[in-house]
Amino acid sequence: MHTTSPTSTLPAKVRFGHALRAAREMLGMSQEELAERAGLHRTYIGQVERGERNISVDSMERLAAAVKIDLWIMLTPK
Amino acid sequence: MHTTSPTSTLPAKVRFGHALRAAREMLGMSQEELAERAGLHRTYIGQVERGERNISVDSMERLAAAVKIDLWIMLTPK
DNA sequence: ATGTGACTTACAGTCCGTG
DNA sequence: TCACGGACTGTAAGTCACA
Repeated sequence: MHTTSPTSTLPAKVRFGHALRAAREMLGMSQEELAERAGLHRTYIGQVERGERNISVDSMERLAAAVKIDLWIMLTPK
Repeated sequence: MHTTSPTSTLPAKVRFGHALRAAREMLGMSQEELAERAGLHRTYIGQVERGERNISVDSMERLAAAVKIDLWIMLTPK
């Protein structure tokens, strides 16, 4: 059945959200910790991870830095 | 010695702006034309190309689509 | 054909809480 | 620890007049 791979890429904000959550969990960080590191609000992180927010480049960049992954990598479609 | 390679990457919005302008010019398009294609305002495109605006993911995605380049590629540091 | 400053309105981003 | 909501505040979106 070949699980998934719907080449029809998901919206960038969704891909970013997934990558962010994955990276954060890999680092064993809580949303609150990440929020603090990135200088953003706790609740906002959650919404971004769920792909619910139309985040700005600057914020993406700060979050990417906080999880130590280059932004462009976080947006690369799997 | 390994000179240069100013890994000290410019802000993402600046990289995006440069990539957008390069792509647009490569396609021989005017800002006005691109604006029409992307459904955005002419002056806004200019501001984005100059890295003056903290653009959102959604807008970046639309612009990337208008110049037919994947967003993540446009953000890849040279 | 583009740059720029100024402007209004829509929504990014905060902060309080609850389960 | 996180999802989710409502009410707020700040700033991006989107437009314009003019250089």
